[in-house]
Amino acid sequence: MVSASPRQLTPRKRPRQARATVTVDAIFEATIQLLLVNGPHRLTTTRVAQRAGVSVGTMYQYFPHKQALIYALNERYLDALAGKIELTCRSKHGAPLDDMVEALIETYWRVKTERADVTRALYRSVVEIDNEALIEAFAARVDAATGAMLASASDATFADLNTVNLTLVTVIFGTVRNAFERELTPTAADALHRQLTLMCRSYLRAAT
Amino acid sequence: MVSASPRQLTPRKRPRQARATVTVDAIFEATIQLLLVNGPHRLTTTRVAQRAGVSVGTMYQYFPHKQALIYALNERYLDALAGKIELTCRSKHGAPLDDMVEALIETYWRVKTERADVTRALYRSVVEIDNEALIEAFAARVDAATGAMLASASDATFADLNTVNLTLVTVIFGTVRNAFERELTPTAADALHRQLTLMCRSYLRAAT
DNA sequence: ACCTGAACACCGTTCAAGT
DNA sequence: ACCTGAACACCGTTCAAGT
Repeated sequence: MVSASPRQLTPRKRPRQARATVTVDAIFEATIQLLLVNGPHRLTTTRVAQRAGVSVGTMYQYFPHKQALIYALNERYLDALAGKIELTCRSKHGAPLDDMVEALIETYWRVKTERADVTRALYRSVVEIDNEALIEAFAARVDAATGAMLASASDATFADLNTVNLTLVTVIFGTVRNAFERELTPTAADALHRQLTLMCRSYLRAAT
Repeated sequence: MVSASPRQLTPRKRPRQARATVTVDAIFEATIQLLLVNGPHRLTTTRVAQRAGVSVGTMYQYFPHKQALIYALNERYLDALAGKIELTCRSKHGAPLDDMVEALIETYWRVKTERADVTRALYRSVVEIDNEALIEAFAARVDAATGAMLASASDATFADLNTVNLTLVTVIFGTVRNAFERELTPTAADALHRQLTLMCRSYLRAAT
């Protein structure tokens, strides 16, 4: 079995003194800034340290390697996001289903959108290549194929085919991708597959 | 406005002679092998060239830089995938909606699953850090929060809460992520948001 | 038209020395 | 307890020389 060498991804040590906390915060801030301005490809440890106003050696006291820095940055962000989702869920305790769904999607979407540049920078911080053009080309081909298919349906016509088509494709591809990232068991993946089909069907019935 | 420096991502030149085609294929094959065995982090140009049986210089005749190699590899894969989706769409021309949805999901899912190791290796080929643990921890928190919320619904009970919960979370998060990757216009994003809500609602009604 | 591989610049990481 | 920065190993990329 193949596995990446187990690397320590958590911080080497936690800041104990006030100035150390300042240092770590400065490093995080510098990293975010550099990601926003230069992109992940030009993010170097030297540049991060320089912008944070410390030496590289100091950085390596808190993060055993560059990956751990990016990891910690994403961890911070996801922590905050999870907290907000938990809050929303509690606030809708005992509410009707429709309210829950709306609130859940709304919260997630809002957090991602209110600082869309940071969201995108973090998505890309874990990415080596700029695959935007690739995705665009792929999406165009698929949209055309599925759009033509849907338009030809024997048992339905759509008021807004393009929107329905975009939704369907985005939901399916996004779901599958996420399913892969979570490394579900075959049983769970199978169940998800069936539910996804059920969901898309009931959606199309509602959108006709 | 910030933008990554525009780098040439397409191959420097196309192979014209037979031995050149062999070279390029060997490079692709070596890259896939190394990704599967060592992971993206230990994928170096020297190693790729060595395993492909050519010199680094040769590799750089066809790929202007390492990113272009990974890019081309993903492009190849997506080309094949798009082709299969197109085929499926044509085969369901004029069919009922339910058949279309089933075939579309089935095709996509099957292609991704039949060589799951390659799928995952390619997903990770574009990724710098091993964020599996991060995703797992985040997913666990969110699952717990949304699960408790759903269980408390005033107007519904679920036969299989866990499956419904997993489906809902995976669909929402995957869709949003995909929406971000596609860089939709605000209008399109807004429409998608509403459609996603509609979809999740009609799903929950069907799954109650 | 295609291939080679030593050479170069730069980046991640360390560690002996400092406050 | 925290910080420094020169030094080292290694990787991406080039280019003069070859078939």
